[in-house]
Amino acid sequence: MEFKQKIIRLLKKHTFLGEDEISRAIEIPRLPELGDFAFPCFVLAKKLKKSPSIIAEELAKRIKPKPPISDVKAQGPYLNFFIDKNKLAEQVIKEVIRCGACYGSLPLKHKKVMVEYPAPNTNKPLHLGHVRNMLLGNAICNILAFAGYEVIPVDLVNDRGVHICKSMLAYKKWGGGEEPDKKPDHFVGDYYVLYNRKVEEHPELEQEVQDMLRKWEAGDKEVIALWKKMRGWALKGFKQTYALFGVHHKKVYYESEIYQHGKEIVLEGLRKGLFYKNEEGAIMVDLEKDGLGKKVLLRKDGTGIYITQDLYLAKKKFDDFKMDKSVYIVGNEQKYHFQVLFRVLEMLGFPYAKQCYHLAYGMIYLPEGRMKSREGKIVDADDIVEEMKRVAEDEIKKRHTLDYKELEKRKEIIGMGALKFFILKYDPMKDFTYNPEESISFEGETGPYVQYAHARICSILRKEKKFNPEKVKKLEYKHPTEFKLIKLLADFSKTVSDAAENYKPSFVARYSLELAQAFNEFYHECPVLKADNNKVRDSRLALIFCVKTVLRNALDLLGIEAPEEM
RNA sequence: GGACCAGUAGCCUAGUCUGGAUGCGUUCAGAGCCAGAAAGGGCGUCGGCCUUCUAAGCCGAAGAUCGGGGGUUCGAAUCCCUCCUGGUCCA
Repeated sequence: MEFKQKIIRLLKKHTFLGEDEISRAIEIPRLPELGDFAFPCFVLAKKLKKSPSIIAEELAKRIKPKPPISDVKAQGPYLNFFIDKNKLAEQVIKEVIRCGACYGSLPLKHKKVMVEYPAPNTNKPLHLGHVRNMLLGNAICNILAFAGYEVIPVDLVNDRGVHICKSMLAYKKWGGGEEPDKKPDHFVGDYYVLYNRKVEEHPELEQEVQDMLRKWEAGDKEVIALWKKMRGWALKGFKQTYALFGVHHKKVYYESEIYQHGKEIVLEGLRKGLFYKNEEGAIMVDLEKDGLGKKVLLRKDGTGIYITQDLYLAKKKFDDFKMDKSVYIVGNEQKYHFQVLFRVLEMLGFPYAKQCYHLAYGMIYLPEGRMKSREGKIVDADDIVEEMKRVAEDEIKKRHTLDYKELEKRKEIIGMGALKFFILKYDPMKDFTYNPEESISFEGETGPYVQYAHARICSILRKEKKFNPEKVKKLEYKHPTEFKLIKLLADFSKTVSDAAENYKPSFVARYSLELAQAFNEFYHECPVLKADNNKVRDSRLALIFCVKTVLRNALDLLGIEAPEEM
């Protein structure tokens, strides 16, 4: 980055453009032979009314290269800068070695960000959609922390409402007081599916559910006891699944504790004249001019709806943690809801309204269509982990004979790596179809591909015990694949910052692929241990040591382990 | 009825916010004129590479009207308009 700054300063002297404008225009040429940085002269062409190639020529004549810039050339409409590659290499390599696990991290921002995820319902186990949510949440927390933010992960448990009563009713009717004979959240989920099957033939069950909900809200002892029992089972199951995925929260909010709140906020808004009562007496907000229509905020009977409690929760969160930003990781089908929520918070004059962000992610479909919890047509979060591990085990057995302990360890690392990477490599916004047969792959753009590059480097470094990264002195690189790697290493913090700003872990996943790809090219073309001479050998050892460090840092951000052997 | 998101090879995906990659003729050079330049990966397919640091790898080949049409521009996958298809949400 220092190099770019130098080029910007040079250009500033010779053009009438500001630093920002220059910085935005500067590109990295498609082909490395063209130069290391390029300034396209089209911007100037319009203003000077001259052909960009002529401007480039003129600038090339006027700008005298100074170290570390070794040459400035006009090539077509581009002014291309060449930098002393070995100087760049040395700077980058030393920086990576010095920073280690922190390489790529950004300075502290002294700002707090809350991230809410994955917000499960206590009537059914977590499924593939939650898996995407958890993985995105984990990765975003890691990336934000690496980008210098203080991160507060929280959860919102949806533990009340009609849907919860459905599994409760089914258990009451047909459960026979049994204790779970399987993972407890799965046990609860089975009754949810059972209810939905039974209600097809017995529509009167719907009325019973409503009655049960009313009793629950009235504090009926029997219903509350049942609720506590089943909620406890669900939460116990979630805890296990969270552990499997490495999800930790600083605080958990429960809907059962907040669902009656928010009324005061709405009434306050009504007093201020922000909202109005419709003919039936419900409190409404008119968001027509925002293109969001009219929304009910409080029912005519004075009871709240989702948005009512969400207004309260938003406020409570800020009161609890005084954070600067609040990110909600929720599927994109709720986009409208959050637009309304944030707009209403803004109308109410809450200063943090503008700092709320809904990270909407796309749905995952099955080959046969949408997942349906009600019918039990889902891919269960725990099952998919087992499936991935099983396939990983097969792949490992194809290549190695390992003892039990080592096999268990590797199938966990590789299977989870494949699953996490598979989901995180997609842009969060995109919907995609999960096809069990086709999706579980260990070749090509996958987690194991990146892990494999890491393991290969470890394998080389294991064979060279004398190498000490602290003692790296003179470095020398000649091969294009070496410079390609160095450039990528230099770009890592830019990737981190882009990923943090846009909430896109996929940027980090893509980056790790590029780095692994570049390493594999290098690996096939440049011998390390059998390099021509000691200087080249040491330089390459230092280089792959750095690649290893950065691969690992990138995988860490995605919550994927970097194995030393595969 | 309204809103949002997506559409890139047989399949999947990056790039889209912030539009650009080395042309031809003439000329000593410049001006002028004519033009508008190469869309990355992966899977799958075909062909090569393990007496050489782990072949979960590498190299090569074939494969793309960037959903259709129009517009803006010297230049559009990218910006604007419109239509089509799929998805989601609101009423």
